[in-house]
Amino acid sequence: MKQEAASFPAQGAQADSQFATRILLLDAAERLFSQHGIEGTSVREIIKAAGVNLGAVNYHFGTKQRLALEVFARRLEPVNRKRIALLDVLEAQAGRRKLKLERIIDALIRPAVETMEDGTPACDDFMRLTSRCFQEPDPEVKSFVEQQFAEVVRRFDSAILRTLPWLPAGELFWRMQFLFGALHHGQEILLRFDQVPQPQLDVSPVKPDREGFIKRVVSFVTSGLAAPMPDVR
Amino acid sequence: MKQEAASFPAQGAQADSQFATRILLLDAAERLFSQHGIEGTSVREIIKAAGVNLGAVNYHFGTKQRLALEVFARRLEPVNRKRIALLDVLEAQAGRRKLKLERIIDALIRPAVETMEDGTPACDDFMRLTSRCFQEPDPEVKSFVEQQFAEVVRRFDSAILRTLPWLPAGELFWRMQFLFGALHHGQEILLRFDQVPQPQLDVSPVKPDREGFIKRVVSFVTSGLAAPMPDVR
DNA sequence: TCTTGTTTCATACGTTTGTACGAAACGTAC
DNA sequence: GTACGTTTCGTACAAACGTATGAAACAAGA
Repeated sequence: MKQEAASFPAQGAQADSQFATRILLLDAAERLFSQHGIEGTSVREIIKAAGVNLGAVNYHFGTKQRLALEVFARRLEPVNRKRIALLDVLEAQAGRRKLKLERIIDALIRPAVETMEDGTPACDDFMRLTSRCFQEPDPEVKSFVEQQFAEVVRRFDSAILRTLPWLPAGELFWRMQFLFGALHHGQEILLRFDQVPQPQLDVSPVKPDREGFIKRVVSFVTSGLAAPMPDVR
Repeated sequence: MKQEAASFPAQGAQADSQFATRILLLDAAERLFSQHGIEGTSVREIIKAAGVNLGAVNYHFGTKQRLALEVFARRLEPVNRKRIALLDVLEAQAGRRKLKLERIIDALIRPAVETMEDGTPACDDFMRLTSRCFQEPDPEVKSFVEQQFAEVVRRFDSAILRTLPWLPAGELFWRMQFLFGALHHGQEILLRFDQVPQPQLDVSPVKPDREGFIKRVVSFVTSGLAAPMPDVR
């Protein structure tokens, strides 16, 4: 029988490997989805990579789509929670003083780039997944992702607006979109750095470590966010 | 029998509708690919949308993958040609004078956003396609796209470096990546603007027209590119 | 030990997939 | 008008697809 609430642990499961195959499936699906997209990955490839039986997907997730949804949820939620937590800390530290824009952006960028501390080793897969999450064609996945980001954007928007009081809120919307685009594409390139054809220049670009990458993104988008208003219309 | 050189017109075809089904297929595939990705679109959906026979794909393109490749090539090449052409004009006008960074970026952004003047009406599909082109999981498509962009990046890199002589070339590489990320994600959001959940703010964001969008992107990424060097290492 | 609930496994089903192939239809040149 | 190269069409096929199902394996409680 299928279990009704997939997110609740079962009592009858063995103690040490609770939900082992569930997690094996999520890990394998994450890797494959991040490389070939959802449609480009078959259930059979996933179960083969996970080393479990074909029926396991149907049993644990019902359908492939729900598996995909849980794959995204598992990564997005912690990242976005951490973003808000970092902003909370920042605002608490600042008290009444004005926050530096750069610090706010760092709190937004860092959780997406840094390896999460839950001990899972496949950190590249997370990053690729989060950087791909906006582009997923599946409408259900897309709306889930956008919903996930809604709260983060709301919190950071108001924090940023306080540091840029001259910027209309409607303008910040677009600048935030540019921010996420820059971040996610940058992550994608960072991960595929060795395969991406480098431009023939006098100096070849360096592959920064995580901290260097964060600094570069933060620097770029901080300047972009604080850009003077263009004379639109 | 299949024709050997697919890019050459056949003599026996009727005069007015030369390659009619070829173009119908490219148009339909473009729209569907841009919405659901390559893997997410079946050959049968394409031929149904194009109103042609199933065999047509095999006859005109051989395989689905080659069709996809031609779909991308048809749009990317003109956009990138136009980028370089605009830069040529700009540099010719400037003569010995120094170019303004903003103008260079405009030449890079504008062709991707503006409707091409070849009379085709499906301008949204182009834009969505060009904004998705970097994310396509198919490795053959991916390498094609990256190769396509290589020359553009090379030309614009050196033009930009002349306006920002203090910026190391290796740093510009990353800023260019952020630029493309911001542009493409911004385009994606612009196209889906009405479906994207807007943040609850005092002021709701406006949907700019093409020119307004270009100005906003250019403003953002120009500031980002010219950002002061962060103290990395 | 027997029961119960959970998880795994093997297998099967009905679709849909990409591609292939031969016959028909077409326009053009001789 | 007949022959020819090009394009269309209908259909076929094997493979892969997502999903369903029922029996086996398992752990734990009574």
